[in-house]
Amino acid sequence: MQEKYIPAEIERAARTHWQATAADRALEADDKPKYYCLCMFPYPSGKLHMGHVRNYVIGDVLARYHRMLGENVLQPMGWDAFGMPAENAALANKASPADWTYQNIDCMKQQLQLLGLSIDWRRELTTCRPEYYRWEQWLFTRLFEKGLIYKKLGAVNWDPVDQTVLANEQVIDGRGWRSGALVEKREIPMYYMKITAYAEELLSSLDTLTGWPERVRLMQKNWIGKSVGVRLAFPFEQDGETQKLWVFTTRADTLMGVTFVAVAAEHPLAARAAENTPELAAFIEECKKGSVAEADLATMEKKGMPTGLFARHPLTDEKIPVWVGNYVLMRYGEGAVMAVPAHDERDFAFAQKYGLPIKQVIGAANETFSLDGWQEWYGDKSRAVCVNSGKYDGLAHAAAVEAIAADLAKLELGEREVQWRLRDWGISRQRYWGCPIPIVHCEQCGDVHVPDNELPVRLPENVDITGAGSPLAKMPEFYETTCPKCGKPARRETDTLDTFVESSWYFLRYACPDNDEAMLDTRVEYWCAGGIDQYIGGIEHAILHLLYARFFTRLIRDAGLIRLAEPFKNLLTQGMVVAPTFYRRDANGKEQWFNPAEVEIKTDERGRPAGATLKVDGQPVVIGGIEKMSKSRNNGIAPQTLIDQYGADTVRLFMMFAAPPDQSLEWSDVGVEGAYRFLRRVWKLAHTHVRRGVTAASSGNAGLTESQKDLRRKLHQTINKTRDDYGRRQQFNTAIAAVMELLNACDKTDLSDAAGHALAQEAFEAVALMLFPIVPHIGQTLYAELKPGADAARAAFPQADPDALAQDEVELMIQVGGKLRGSLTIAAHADKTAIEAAALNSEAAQKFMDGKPAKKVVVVPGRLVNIVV
RNA sequence: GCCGGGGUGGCGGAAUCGGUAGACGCAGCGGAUUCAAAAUCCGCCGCCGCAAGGUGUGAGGGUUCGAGUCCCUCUCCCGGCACCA
Repeated sequence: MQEKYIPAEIERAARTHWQATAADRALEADDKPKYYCLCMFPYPSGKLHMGHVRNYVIGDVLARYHRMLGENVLQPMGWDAFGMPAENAALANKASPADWTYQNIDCMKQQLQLLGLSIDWRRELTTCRPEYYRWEQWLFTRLFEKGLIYKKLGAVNWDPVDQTVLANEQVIDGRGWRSGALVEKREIPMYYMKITAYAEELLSSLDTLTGWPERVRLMQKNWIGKSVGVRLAFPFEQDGETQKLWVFTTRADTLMGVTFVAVAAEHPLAARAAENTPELAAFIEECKKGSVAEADLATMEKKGMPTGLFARHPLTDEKIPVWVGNYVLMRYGEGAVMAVPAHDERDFAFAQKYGLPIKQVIGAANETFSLDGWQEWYGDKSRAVCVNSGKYDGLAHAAAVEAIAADLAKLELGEREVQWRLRDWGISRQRYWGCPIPIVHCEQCGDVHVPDNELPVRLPENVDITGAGSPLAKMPEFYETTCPKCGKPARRETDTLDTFVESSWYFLRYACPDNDEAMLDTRVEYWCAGGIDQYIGGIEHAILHLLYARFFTRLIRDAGLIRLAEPFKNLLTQGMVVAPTFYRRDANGKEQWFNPAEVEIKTDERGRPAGATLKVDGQPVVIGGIEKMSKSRNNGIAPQTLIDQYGADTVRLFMMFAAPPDQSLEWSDVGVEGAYRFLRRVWKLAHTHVRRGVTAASSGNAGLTESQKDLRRKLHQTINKTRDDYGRRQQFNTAIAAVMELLNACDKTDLSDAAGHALAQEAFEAVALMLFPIVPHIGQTLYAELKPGADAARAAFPQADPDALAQDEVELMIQVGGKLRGSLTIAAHADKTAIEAAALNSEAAQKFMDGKPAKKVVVVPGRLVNIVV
């Protein structure tokens, strides 16, 4: 065995060994339980970043651990290869999106392989390849036939200068990112997927996802947003006829407090009222400015204008003014809301601003309403009964809703209704680098889907990207075609699919990426039975991607291809990788950002940071916040540099040690140094042992001294701890800390006799295997040195020996009045009475009880005794 | 704005079911080794205090024998908001 730890050498050798023994290959086999471990596939953006490394190392730790439990593990990898950055790169560098993407994939694949991930690369898939997207198009045609895909108008961000549709990301402060022009909302025809048809199922089966973080389930639940309420109508006269203005409300109990109705700017009633009112028409026009993003709509100033129209209250016949409000969303509910300023914060602000009346209808009989205290009334169910509401007075929320709904139903002015916040998924994109939509527009036959034998509709790869308009719409060789039904000249659809579509089913295709006859086959049933065993990815995907994937799995189930409904049995949402930022402000007040690698941090005599300077000029820089690693803040650290310097194991160890997987991880250069130091220490200790001579590991406590027994207990406690941390808790930082503690204990125990030597052998073998999932290269190498001929990649995870764990005495803490005052060592089997007596007799108790009698003694077995005086 | 999450030493974090706050590591300080340095090894290390002790988990309040953990109010930070992926 080499005396020195040389990562580059042992990592190369370990990778060669795994390749030669096909250690990562996943074959369908029934002799052991399967474990499908999946990480969210990357977008091939160029180089691997720290977020990728973190994601894939977490996945690899779990994959390797489960292999050591004797499971049949599949860990695949692929490329989410369609998307906007390829088009942006094409604009900037004149490279084709396809070339750019494929080059990035080559580069990132090479980097991934250096990390020592146990991936079955034979299953690699790339979504921009026709072999992949042809099946997406095939499924599209099935869904189109079923009516689960349909066409309607949808709002997009329109850049009037570049004459192009912008993504929300490309709208900055209401302006186009390239042109700087004020962005407008524009309605264009688009294809939609009927995800709302599955709303009920997507909501109710969230309860079955017990392997998901509670917060993700809650976010999905709120996103789907089922609300039970009442759809009710305010009648109004138009052209001599009685029309109905419908609204949806979950607070029908406040109906008697309505003082106005507000409609969206796009509401037909607003358009009609604007015909003779230029100011209103101008206001509606103004509402069209700005982006379509929900966050922008919700944070803008609430504005409104009266339409001059009046409707009648459905129960009192009172005249109710109709307003246009920029905060009313056309796409939710009826595009109109009833306003109850006394009991809704937003209505209240609006009423105050425009001097509209406020009428309290919820409260308690003996309390009076004041404008200052309205928040107290709103939502306080304990006091909330109807007041000032005629026959409904005294009714509580649910009863009032019931009574009012019943009365409205008799008048045919209302009915109970369920509303969803979830809306259908618009999948059309006016972009080039995406999966072509397999539809042909025929003047005679309408929208006709492309037949199976003409699939895939290939995306041309040599294309001219200009940044204005859709490139495919400028390529007659692409869009000129004939109708599959009547054979007459027709025009091919030039929009492409939302890239979320590719990532909604790729996890199924890993089971059979080589099948060119069918989208999926029986191998999916094997690998996905009961769901993918572990899915790992960023928390930022908690809603959209995961919801779409759940939706698609059901679509594919209902197409008869699989039986699965929920794709991901267990979900681990990983935190972000963040790093400090450093900048200087130039004369124009613009920040110039410096990479942490270029900056030197000064500390005071106690190690507190006290300023930073730029290495090249020694002049100070401003220390900014700790933010997600990004190009814009120049605070990214390239993983490759660190792998070159320290080896993959050090990078893996640091990433797993610095924070638990679901928390954000702060990058630290000196922390990496510490991880490297630990691996060197492990290597050195093992080397010293191996030089003394490998031997048979001890298998019991026979012949051990007391301190050696303590060490052996610690060893077996550590085995239990690491099993729990890898398996149940998925918290790897504490597993590493436990092994560090064990090594510290080994160092402090006299192992010079023969029994000690055997115990050292037992401990080092276990340490190599316990660390193997996290640092596989060094784990592989050390295990083979300790046990010549042994292969850690095929070894079982150590198991604790119950005899080693047994303990005669335990230490209990003594508290007096809840304050820690001392401790007590007592036989492990001592009962409560004995513990109580021993505690009362202890020096600590005597001293702090001050001669007063004990009022109460609380004994927590194995933990503490609290004496209350 | 709405939905979700978080705030613990100089720093990353630990405390798993309400029971020893600060495991483990980093930084720092002191020492050994060395011609010297690097590396390594040993010791100290929340804050106040000479000590006894007091105090301490974003702020304020509450429940409890006992609260970082549960409840209420507030505050700051982060993620998502349907065309970034």
